[in-house]
Amino acid sequence: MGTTQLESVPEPKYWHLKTVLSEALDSEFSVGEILPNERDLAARFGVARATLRQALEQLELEGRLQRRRGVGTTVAPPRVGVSVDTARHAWPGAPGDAWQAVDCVREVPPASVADALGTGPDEPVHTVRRSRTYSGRPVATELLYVPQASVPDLSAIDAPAGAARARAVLRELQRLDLEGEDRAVELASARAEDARELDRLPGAPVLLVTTRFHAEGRTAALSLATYRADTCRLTFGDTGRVEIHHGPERQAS
Amino acid sequence: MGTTQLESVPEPKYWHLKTVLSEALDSEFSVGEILPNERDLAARFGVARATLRQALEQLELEGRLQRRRGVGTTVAPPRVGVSVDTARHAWPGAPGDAWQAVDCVREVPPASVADALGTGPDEPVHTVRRSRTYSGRPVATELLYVPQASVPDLSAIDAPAGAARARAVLRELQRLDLEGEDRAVELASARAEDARELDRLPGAPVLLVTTRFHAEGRTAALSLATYRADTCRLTFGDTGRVEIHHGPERQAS
DNA sequence: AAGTGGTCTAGACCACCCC
DNA sequence: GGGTGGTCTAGACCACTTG
Repeated sequence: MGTTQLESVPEPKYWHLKTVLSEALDSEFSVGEILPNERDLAARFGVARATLRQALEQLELEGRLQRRRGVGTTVAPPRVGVSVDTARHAWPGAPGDAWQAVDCVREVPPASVADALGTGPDEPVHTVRRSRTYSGRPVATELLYVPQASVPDLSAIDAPAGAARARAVLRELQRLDLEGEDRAVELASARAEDARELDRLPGAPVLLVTTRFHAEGRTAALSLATYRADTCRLTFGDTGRVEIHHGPERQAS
Repeated sequence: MGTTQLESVPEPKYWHLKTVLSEALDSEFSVGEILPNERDLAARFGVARATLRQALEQLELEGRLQRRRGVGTTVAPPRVGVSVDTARHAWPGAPGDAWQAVDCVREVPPASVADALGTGPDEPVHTVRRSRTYSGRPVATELLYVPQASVPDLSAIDAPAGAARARAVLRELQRLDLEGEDRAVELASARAEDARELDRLPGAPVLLVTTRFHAEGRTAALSLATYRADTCRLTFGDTGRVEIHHGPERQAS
């Protein structure tokens, strides 16, 4: 078999298509520009619409495109760098944090949250909903679970489960002595509720940031923050202002 | 319009399917167990195979399933918590770090990397490839870019671009005074090369961790680490050993 | 009403793994 | 060779936005 292997590893059409489109986006389109619709694009490239969509989905996942039903497909702006540890060693709600309190209810958290908090399986905790925006657009939603034990002085007869109560819970939290926090980041898909808030469809890819706040030797609060994976780059440490991405693969020298 | 709205918001089949499967995984399957094949499952639920696949894809994205061509679909173990800032304020390659050097070449980095490093657009830099495994399975690959200026004493006539040279570069790096580092995490899709290394298909979802190491008032090294998004949970701070995930949505009390 | 992306179908063939 | 998941097709209909 001394023949030169041509097309011995035929890459999938959608993969090649994605590459072609990606290069076209770099050279021939500018941010915000709308692409031809999917049926036209598929015809132009001589593939089925489903195949084209596979390529578009990848590009959307990578934050290159933005698609909206009933509207069209546009070229997305570069990802937003959102700082995840603004005000290191500070409670949620401390002055200068990027979140906005939405509301607060008392409810029984999921079992895994109760485990982390060390509360009983049927014990309700303060559940604060907050949201985070960037130039007017929502980029993240958060559920902050605060056991009653962490805010003992909060009067039970407070505002009826609204933003005012959320702020009251956050205010009370500041009185605790924050000893430390640890975080985890993982890929998830948006729950129906979060998707609505983030202006995405259910199941959209999101980055789930879990933060445990430690005080008085236990987990005093637990935050589950859901960031839009297509538009956000989570930054830790400082600035994170530089754009870096993998380029085309190159030969070694 | 006083009628009660029934089915006014019909959820997509694949979404419902995903929920059903997810509950079945919790109650009727154990880790490592293999599921019926896609054709059987689709028939059992009375949907087309493509629809079933949409549900399976989501569950795989969430780390609940593992699918391998030619083999089958199995129930995935819980995600692995991988510490991203082991040995805080330490150079890559410092004792105890989790990475294993693979090789090292000198090549011109992508333009965005050159920008971050402040090197010329055609200036080759040391490009160290490393990999990270967890119980024998690859979980991440890394490209570490080190400008010649950061390792001035490295003799140019070193080992011919192999693991030995990689270790030599890392060793030289330790002599610099590390002033700080900053990180960013974002969703990306695996390049062909990384996908092979991670035992995934090209385009698989990955978490891209970009770390800039500062020394002598500039960026002395730049790391692009690619983690399997399906199997990894990135932890920052300390342990991160607790399992936390969103449960089913509940009513407020 | 017209046009967009989102969902779904019923088929076909391919690449890969294992027996 | 037989079974698996991965790719691809050519259609259809639906949900949503906009003029």
